[in-house]
Amino acid sequence: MDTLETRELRYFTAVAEELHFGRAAERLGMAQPPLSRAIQQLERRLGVRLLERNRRGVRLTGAGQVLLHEGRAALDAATAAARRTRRAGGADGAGGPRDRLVLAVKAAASHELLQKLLAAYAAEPGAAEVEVLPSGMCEEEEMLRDGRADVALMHTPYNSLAGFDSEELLTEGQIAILPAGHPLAARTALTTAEVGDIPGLPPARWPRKGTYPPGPGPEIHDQTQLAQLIALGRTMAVFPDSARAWLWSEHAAVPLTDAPPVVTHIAWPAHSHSLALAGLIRTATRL
Amino acid sequence: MDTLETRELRYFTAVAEELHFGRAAERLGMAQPPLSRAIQQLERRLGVRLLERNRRGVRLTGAGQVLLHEGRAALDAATAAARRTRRAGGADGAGGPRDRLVLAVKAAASHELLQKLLAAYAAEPGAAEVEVLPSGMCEEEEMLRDGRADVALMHTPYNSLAGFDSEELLTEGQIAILPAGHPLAARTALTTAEVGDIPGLPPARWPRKGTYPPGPGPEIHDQTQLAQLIALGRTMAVFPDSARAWLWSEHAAVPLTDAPPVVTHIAWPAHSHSLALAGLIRTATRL
DNA sequence: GTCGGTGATACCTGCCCGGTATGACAGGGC
DNA sequence: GCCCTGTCATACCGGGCAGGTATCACCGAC
Repeated sequence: MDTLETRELRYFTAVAEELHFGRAAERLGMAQPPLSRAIQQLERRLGVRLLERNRRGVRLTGAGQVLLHEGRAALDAATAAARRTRRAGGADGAGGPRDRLVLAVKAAASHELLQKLLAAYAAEPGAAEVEVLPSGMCEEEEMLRDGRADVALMHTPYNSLAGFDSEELLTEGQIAILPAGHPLAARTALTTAEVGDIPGLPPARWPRKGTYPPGPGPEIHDQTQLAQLIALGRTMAVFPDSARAWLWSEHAAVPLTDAPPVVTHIAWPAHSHSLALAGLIRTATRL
Repeated sequence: MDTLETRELRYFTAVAEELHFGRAAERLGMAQPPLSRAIQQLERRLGVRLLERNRRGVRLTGAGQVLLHEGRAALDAATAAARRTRRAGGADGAGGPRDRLVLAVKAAASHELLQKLLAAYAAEPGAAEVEVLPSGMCEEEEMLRDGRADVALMHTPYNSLAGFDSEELLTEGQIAILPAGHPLAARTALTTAEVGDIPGLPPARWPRKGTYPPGPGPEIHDQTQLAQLIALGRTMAVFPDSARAWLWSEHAAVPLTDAPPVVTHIAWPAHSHSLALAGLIRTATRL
């Protein structure tokens, strides 16, 4: 009566994202008519109009926008439940509920911190096995929400900590990474305004949620590619100070005086309370 | 394949909570055999043993404990999606997604603050309609999670803010509320140790999640009942300072010197971003 | 031993989910 | 004006699966 079926949420989010019954049905691997009917039934069940069917395509109503957001959260929670339960499969009730942890971390970030953390935690008595899951540029939050990860290293202001518990680990400044030969590479300091629009050296762009922000710079897929393009003098990028660890000799790092500091946090879903996770967090805050 | 159906979650949580297939089936309004089969299918689908069936009852495995927690969260999210969508029913996409807010607040707490907040917000241009939902002693968190409320007034350390966004509104000390005639009522200050075990005046107990903590004091259902029992000299209670607003003449309030301060927050689900909610929060922080 | 209470199995039925075929309707091109 | 295209809705049908009833297998209590 008052709880939605996962199937209904899957169907609705597909239609709401595609704004097109045919494409949504294809994405769901089914035919269009039953999908139309399912959405109608959902609207009748909720007593609310979710979609505005105009002659050309579909538009979300206010209620539809709400359901899209809330439904995504609910679907994430449901898949998280499945993933975390599967992962807990081996462990029987003896100790804590879970004895294996998946830690999501940006491939290019916090390498030293991560090494120290893993080493220190592994030395703890009764430490769980930690699987390090390299994540894309900013998908740690999604990974925690949908259960692909149990805990993550996040970096404000790039990541948002909303909805998670977290502990602060490290604060660092930011640097501009430039080709070593570039005139600005000789400077001892720069401002964000100065590096934001260097003629002939557009800042690199990387995807957020699958789409690239607009701009002239090249589209980056991974950190090696970025390093190469900077070395070739084709682009530049702004990173936390710890990125110096992976710079090449063809790179130059110049501190940005007015960039906001980057704070590394360890973050986890607010409702989780496994012993293994608590141990990892304790270790992290003691570093 | 990797996302659980709400039906499966409903069934499993029922069994996991009852630890008894028959009672769980009755609670679900169905017969026991299909429930048994559904759980078996769920276990097969996840490839994980969830329940340890002994002769004489059922026990949760580690994976089962994980699924109980994660599943409750997922079910809450699903019912929240339904509730909030229904509530957004009237409003069409024009302005913000929602133009009606449900505010959960303990019946006995923060009365002045609440009045000021409602008055100030109602004076705002374009203010949404705010429905005040009186909540039980500590169920604000659950109400936010399952969508009965959109925003809540919470009081640390009684409430936990884990998983929500929040803003601090007010900090206050705590007082012991005693019968006016009691010897200790004449004191100008007390400690938690002193009031914790007054002979003949056991502290009142109220339910957390439906069950009462153990102890000698009377079980309280609402605030009026508590006031009455204190006035009759049968019990005492500890409350934030603002509780003075509803004291009777038969009551005495004595400050507790070493009790942790109570901080009132306005809190909301981290992922929500309606215009109406943002306005209410802005108003609250400006009080 | 028998009996009571547990969860599992066997079998059947009806619903509902999904597929195919088709309709209604609005634009766009010529 | 016409038809053609693309869209979502409707009509109808078949099969899978959820759920009910009856029963079994097992164990503990007395």
